[in-house]
Amino acid sequence: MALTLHDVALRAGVSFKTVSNVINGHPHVRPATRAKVEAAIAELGYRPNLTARSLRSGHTGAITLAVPQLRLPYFAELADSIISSAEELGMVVLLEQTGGVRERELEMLASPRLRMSDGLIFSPLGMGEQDAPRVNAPVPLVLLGERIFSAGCDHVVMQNVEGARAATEHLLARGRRRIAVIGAHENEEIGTAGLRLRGYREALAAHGVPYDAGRVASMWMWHRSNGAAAMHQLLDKGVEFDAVFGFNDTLAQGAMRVLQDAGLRVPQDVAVIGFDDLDETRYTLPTLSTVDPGRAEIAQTALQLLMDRIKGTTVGGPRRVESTFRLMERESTAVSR
Amino acid sequence: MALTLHDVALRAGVSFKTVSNVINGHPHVRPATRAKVEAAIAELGYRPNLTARSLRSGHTGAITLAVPQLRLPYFAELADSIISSAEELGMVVLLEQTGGVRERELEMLASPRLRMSDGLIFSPLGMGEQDAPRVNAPVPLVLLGERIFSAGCDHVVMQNVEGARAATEHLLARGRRRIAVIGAHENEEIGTAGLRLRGYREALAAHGVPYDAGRVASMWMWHRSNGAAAMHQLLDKGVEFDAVFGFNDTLAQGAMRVLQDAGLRVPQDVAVIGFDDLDETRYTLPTLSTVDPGRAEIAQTALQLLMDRIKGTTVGGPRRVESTFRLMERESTAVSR
DNA sequence: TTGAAAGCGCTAACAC
DNA sequence: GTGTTAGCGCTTTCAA
Repeated sequence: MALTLHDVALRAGVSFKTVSNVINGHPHVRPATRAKVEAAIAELGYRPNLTARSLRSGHTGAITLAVPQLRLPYFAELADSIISSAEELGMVVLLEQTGGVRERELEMLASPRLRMSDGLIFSPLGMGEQDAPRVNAPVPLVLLGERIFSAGCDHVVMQNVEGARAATEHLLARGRRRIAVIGAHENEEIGTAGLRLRGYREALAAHGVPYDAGRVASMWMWHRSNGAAAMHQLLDKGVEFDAVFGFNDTLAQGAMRVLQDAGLRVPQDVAVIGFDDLDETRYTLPTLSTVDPGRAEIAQTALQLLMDRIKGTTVGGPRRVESTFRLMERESTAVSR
Repeated sequence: MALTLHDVALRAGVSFKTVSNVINGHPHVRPATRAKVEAAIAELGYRPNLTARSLRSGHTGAITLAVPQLRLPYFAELADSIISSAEELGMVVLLEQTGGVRERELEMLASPRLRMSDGLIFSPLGMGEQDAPRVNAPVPLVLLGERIFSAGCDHVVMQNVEGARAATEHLLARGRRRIAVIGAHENEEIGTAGLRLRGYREALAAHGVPYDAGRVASMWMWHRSNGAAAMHQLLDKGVEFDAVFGFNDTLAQGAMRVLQDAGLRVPQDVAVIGFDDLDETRYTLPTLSTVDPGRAEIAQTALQLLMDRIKGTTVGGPRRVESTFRLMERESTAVSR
């Protein structure tokens, strides 16, 4: 059985409350007493029972992070950032994977497990605006992305429309007029895919280029394999294009490889751009142009918002913070035509 | 304030213990009573307080997973697998990043936070054999990899020596004799790097090819940038080679890109092989030959061993399980010379 | 089949 | 400064 405060108190010859005071850095403890207690703690190798502390104090020192899947590199890099930032604040992170499946997301929001943490950072993918009433976690919540606008909680969003517009304009500026899109979600308006499509269309419209739905490949998941599959579809259908905008970098990478297999040169024949600025975009052949959505900023901001809510620092109504994006020009769009 | 068993009991007109019985699926509850209680739970939206349950029952329903960094794709894919497997067992995962730094690893092992979970799956990188006495977590522990052989706990290891030997032999079979290595750890014998180097040397020896330390580039971290840096070093030093063995896929990817920048063709001039079988190896240009270390198997096995310990199923002394590897031949080694 | 009582290890009030 | 007391919400034991 693990040691308790009582064991330490016995050893140090004080009451167990004094031990508690020492551990919690209570100011009014005589140095000699403190030393005695600390010695006893060290000798015994005592470690406080955080579960008991949580029950009593009402907070756990943990937060939950819920993402679709860690094997999507974007979420791995995001989780890395959030865990690092949390660690600096002395918080530990419970990681849940929802698979991007709506039912699992809803289940997670309602789960008693959430109360093993003090708050939740949640990146939904399957849920949508219609689920706003059910966004009702038993702990403070920060939402990542715009899938559920009207939930009454803090949001951290990236500039999806603006970033996608910039990416598209970058291609237009390279003389590309027939820009295929990979990763759309049909009938989606305010999810990541919907917003990026809107940015794409806005850019086209601004430059007087007609929108052609035939160049838009839908793909619910955004793995490399989905990018490859979408590109195969476009090629098989004989769709003509001189550029590809992958709604994320892994889609773009999958697509790029299929293009190359088909004998098309990137960027000479087809320019390719992605979204996310993953580390690997710096090492593909050619390196992949992309949009840096400000991932580190998103991680830090989300955590900050959440900690404010947890601490109850008065912050008023739901807040919405937007990260800044940056276009990363690399080899995959380096040639004009 | 959140609802408690008492609130539900009041509502249902029974004692709070009966509510507890219902929640825990206790067999001897009259159906009518059960229905009454369940109705009350639903109406009130009651959720049990897991912290209190943990304190009383002595287990948390969580495990800790400690890895160097999630932005190393190997660990992201590993964590993905472990979290998915854990979820199937009804366990949730606390994710810690150690950065691969020895002090942080030791600190984590001694941390009271570990007791917020029932057990630990730990992938050390900074610690070594000399730290075996300090591998003494307050919860059951399963070690991933061979850095600390003599710790008295369960191990799950991959076949590093055998896999590296197979990779090297694959290159030798392609007529390559001057095989550079990237990612060695100097003076390491039983870490991942040390074992893979041993496999490499064994393969050379078996084929009568002399070992040349000048072809071995050391690199502590295994990011893509490290692979690129190592390759630059080799090229700058004028080292001659007709193949490169990256000790993981990200190193290989970084190296491959630098080779291509230097005007060397992969695989015609230089064959490249990695280790880990990351998803991205299927999409690089050329696709990257690699060794599949059996990641899914490792994840499941580690979890199984840990759950055995947690449940106290009598299992005897420390167990050691080895996953099976598989050579994945792709384009980056497709040409003989 | 249900209820009462005890206590998991800790922190927060308050007394000494 | 230090000790005593009372619970946090739950499960476990044992009695009814």
